Amino acid sequence: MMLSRASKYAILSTLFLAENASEQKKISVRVIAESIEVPSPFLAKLFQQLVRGKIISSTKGPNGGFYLSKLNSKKTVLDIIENIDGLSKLNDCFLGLNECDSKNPCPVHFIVEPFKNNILGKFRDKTIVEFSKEITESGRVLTLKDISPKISKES
Amino acid sequence: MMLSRASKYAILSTLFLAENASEQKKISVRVIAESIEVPSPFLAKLFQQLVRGKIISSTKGPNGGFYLSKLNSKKTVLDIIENIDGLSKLNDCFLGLNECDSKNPCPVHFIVEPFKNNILGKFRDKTIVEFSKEITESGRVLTLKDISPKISKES
DNA sequence: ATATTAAAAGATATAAAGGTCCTTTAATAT
DNA sequence: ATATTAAAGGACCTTTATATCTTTTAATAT
Repeated sequence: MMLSRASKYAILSTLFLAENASEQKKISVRVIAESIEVPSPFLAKLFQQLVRGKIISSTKGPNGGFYLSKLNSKKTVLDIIENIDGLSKLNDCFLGLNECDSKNPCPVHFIVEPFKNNILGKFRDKTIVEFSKEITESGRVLTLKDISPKISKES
Repeated sequence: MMLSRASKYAILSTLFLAENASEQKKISVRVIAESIEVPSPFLAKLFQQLVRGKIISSTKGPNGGFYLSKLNSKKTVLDIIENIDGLSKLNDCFLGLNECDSKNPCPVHFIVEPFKNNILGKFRDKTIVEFSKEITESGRVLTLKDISPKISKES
């Protein structure tokens, strides 16, 4: 019931592509990595895998880089997660029980289940482009950068 | 927004204590580890830490073992999580953004937030013993054992 | 053709989580 | 008192996730 850092990077970076790149204006890993503040060789690996999974597209050489083809832009966030993490992580019981369903629920099953369906629905039904449009319209900038410096917690 | 395996083990084991142990009938790591199928030296470490955190109690020697004192049984699941993982994990943005709140929400903020409050509420407001009672009454057995053999998925 | 650019590929490094083992300490039953 | 039992403590090992580095391949601009 949780995404790896790799998946999170992949999602944010792909949404960034949707917003900022096109077949005419491909974007390099370096630029993306700097924009959303993600380690660039790591992102390169992730993008490699997303290309193999046909979630995003790339060309090499001068003016090369990554972008979304028309086909790519129909893909969903769930496709990204599936490609990077696989789906099992999302479906595992919140408390780690092997057997956990409505017949045999863990103590928080009926809290977790509706949420899971809700968020999976969103990840499955909205295309990357739709998702991205929503974000642009809200004026939100997606980045892992600290915008306002944060007080660190934790002992 | 997700528990470590360590926390899950700790929660299940503590609930097991609540159900099965008492000051008169302490239970050893070995027995618990076998009952809920958790690696026993690992569990020993976790219990050590929970004792230091005053979430559970222990005595050494013959007939020694772990149990919940009257004070312990007032603790909550959230206390366990806090003791093992710290609280930050629970509060982090689902997509990993540093800045994510109702003023500046990530794309899934308004799905995640109510869920988070809901489950945190449950973890914070119910004592371990209340939690455990609920489970006993439902007839549920908490274990990580495979009850019915499962078909494994994933590529 | 050639130089240049940027991704692909693969090998390697680092850190964190998960897990084990061995020795010491403290109870208690005898 | 002593032997025995079970936790405490600390060192260590393994695996997985995260991250980096280097070399190769494929575009394209000149």
